[in-house]
Amino acid sequence: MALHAAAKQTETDPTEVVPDLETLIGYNMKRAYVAIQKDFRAALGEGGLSPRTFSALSLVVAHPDISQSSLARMLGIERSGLVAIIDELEHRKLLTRSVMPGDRRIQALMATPDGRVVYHDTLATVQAHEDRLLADLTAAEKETLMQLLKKIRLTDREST
Amino acid sequence: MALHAAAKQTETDPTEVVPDLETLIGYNMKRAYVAIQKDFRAALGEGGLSPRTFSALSLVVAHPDISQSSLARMLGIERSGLVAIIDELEHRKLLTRSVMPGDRRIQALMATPDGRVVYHDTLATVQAHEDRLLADLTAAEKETLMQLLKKIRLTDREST
DNA sequence: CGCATATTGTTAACTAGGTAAACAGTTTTG
DNA sequence: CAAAACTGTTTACCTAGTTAACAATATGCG
Repeated sequence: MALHAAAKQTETDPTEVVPDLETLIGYNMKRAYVAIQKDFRAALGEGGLSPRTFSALSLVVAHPDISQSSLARMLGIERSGLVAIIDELEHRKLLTRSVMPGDRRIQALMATPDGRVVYHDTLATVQAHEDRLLADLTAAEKETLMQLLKKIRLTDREST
Repeated sequence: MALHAAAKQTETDPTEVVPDLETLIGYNMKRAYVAIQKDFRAALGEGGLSPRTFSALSLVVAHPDISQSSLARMLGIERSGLVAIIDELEHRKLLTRSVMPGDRRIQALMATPDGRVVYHDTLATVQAHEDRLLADLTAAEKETLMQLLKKIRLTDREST
């Protein structure tokens, strides 16, 4: 625990010897996350999908006939919170709910052809904006960042 | 309709032919950010400071006699949103508001001795938990991650 | 000086994105 | 069959912000 070293007198000394926020991964992660999310919304404009709605659509495209409960688990949110998201996607005619034959509790989710098109277009748009936002990073740096982020995500033992 | 076969393919195929969420920095950033934030709250327990309250306290410790407006700008939030945060810190007796001589509009913020102690203790606690959460990363990887995150943050041209 | 304009802290109303609890319909299990 | 569990849903609530308005105060300028 050499980390908690110099706690110097900060009363009138503005020279910032104090260990501060900037040394925390969490703080820098939040700043970066906010910047990227802002970019995402700017990329999709006024009537565009929100990040969470896009994530949901993406998973429905990748997993046809998925149930809302499974989808909620994948997204890491409660299934009650997913209802509004699916309502929105259904209203935009990007997916359909249909009763699962064999288990009438389940509403199987399926992306419409429109939904698949919107998904691919949106993904391309977001990727283009991310590339612009991250223009200061080399391809190798982006790859490194991606792998480090995935490593952190894996250490989150709660999210099934 | 003709895509039935293709749809069925992705159903059980984990090889991910479809470009997906995982290729987006933003998605992986969010997952990592959520994991770290959860860890932060767990580290500080039930009655602990929230991330934003800790950030505010940190900046007040580093910048004695700062005004609420300047602090809000540093935090990247509206000054109206800062009022509740400062209220909480004042109630916990971790800082004081005092009228700035020379400009009676300004409430100069100053951390109390208690506030400085709580700040340093909290920082140490959070750092320890981050170290545990990020145990899979080497020191070099953590340093790299930090620098890449700061690079992204810098590209956020709006926050002034 | 006087007056328009700007700034500060604050409140109020609103939004986004969730959680937790309860519920009816529908399996599943003992 | 009865009890337990699961699914989608509604309802009430929470957190962390935003925007708009406001009074008090400060500043620029003719």
